[in-house]
Amino acid sequence: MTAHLHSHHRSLAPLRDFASKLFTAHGALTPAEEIQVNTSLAAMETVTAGTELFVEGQLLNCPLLLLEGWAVRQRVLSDGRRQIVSFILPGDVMGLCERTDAVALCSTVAVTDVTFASMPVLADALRAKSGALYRWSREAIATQERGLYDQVVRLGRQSAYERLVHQLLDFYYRLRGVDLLEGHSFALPFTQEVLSDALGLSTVHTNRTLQQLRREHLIESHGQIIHLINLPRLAEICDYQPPRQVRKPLAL
Amino acid sequence: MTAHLHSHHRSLAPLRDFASKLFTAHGALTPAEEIQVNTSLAAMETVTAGTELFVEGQLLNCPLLLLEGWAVRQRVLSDGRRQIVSFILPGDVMGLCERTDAVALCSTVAVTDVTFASMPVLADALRAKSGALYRWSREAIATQERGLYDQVVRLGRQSAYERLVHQLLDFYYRLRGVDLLEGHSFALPFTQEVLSDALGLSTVHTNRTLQQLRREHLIESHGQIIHLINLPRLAEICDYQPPRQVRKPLAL
DNA sequence: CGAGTGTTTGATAATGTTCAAGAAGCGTGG
DNA sequence: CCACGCTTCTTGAACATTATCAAACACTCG
Repeated sequence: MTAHLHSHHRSLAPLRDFASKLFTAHGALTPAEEIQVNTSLAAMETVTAGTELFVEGQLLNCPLLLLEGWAVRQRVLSDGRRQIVSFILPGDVMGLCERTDAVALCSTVAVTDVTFASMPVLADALRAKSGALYRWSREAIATQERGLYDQVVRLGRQSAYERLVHQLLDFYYRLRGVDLLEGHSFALPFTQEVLSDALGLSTVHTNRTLQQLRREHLIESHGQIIHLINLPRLAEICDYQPPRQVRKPLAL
Repeated sequence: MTAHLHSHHRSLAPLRDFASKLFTAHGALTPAEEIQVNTSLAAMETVTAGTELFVEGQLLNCPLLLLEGWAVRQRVLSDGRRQIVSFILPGDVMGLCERTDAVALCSTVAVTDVTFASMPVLADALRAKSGALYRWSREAIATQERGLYDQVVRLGRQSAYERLVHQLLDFYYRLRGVDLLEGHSFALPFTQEVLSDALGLSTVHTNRTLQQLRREHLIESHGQIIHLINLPRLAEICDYQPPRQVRKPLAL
């Protein structure tokens, strides 16, 4: 779990565009913000899968914007069992908290190679209490918190089958929100063990439940690509509430 | 689930003392704060078990301080299954959030008759970013968030036995923190169904797991009173980390 | 091709649920 | 004080779900 830093990036320009589009849905940035965002993006970094981005207990002094790849927030029990608390997808921010001097409540680990940018301007915006970046940060945090509640309900009161479907729909709508779907498909860029540790299941059972969904023609999968075939039926199965749409750019 | 309001209170003075002691652990209040707290406490209300204090989706515009009784934060699935997300104990605050215009992410329901006071000064303090009340509010929110992560780990990766023990220890240390223990004992003032809905178990299994703990002489119970007999052993069973002590009054 | 990792399969066991019924506790009204 | 009705707790038996173990298979990469 050591950090491998690469100073080169695969594809700078697309990721810059990706990041810019994220924020502008909440309105225009100020020129100063624009500069800070661009400076931050210019310093983006890529690390390999397994890198620990935040250690549980560490001070959260600088938020990171995930640009590419997936990460998880997790806790590990003393006997080695792992529970993944939430997934971090491209466009999500890590280590952003309203409280100053807040401390990470679980560790954050890259499950693929990930590219991210350190974005102090998001922490500033959160404290400024106004502007597009503020609204974006606010919503990002609220969404993460809502995700935690969803996770509690999944784990506490849903069957393996329901949990899996709910988690897949969560991925689907989050990726759609940042325009990373390909049709109704997306990649799960990690092993079934990761998924199992998020759903509180054994890998064997996760595997069998996935097979059941395939047999029932509710999903298709080719390698890591998942295709959700019958969204209304899937949502019904697990009592999933699709998130309301992100508001279009507001006039300032 | 209708709200029954009583304008009379059982025991005003002890509850005022209880509330005052809560805050002073974080330093002296300003005279203005003191007045606001006292005004709020003078207007405390009591409602019966079953009253919904916050509805999921409602605007969180005024925090409530729970003075007596227990409440839960819960979500209900469309088929009626309920998951309790967290417990609210005396001394906890409800509906306090750093974000302005935040919305309740689950509903809050009294599981006993509860007495609470509406405390706008806590929301003010949180925005003021300094002072004893600010530090108290900050910590209250951080503690609640930590509790959510604990809940995810319990539900996702612990057995029924471990979950139950972990939850009991959580109650123990939280009640100890507000000086509501009687020796090593405390009351669980609700049915086993409530406990089951928090732990993600059937009531039958919760019942049997409690019996097992009694047989193993790890707990004793008389009615709703629970006595934890072997704290170190209990903590070991469920990998429980006792919270660090609340800091003693700070010099300003 | 061979090693390593991840996925799939089968058999078996453990864990937890459901259903149904009886016992115990508790408040209410006679 | 007792009888009644209600809720909660407890018990047993059958069942369902999920975990564990072990092995086979598949895929990727050097």
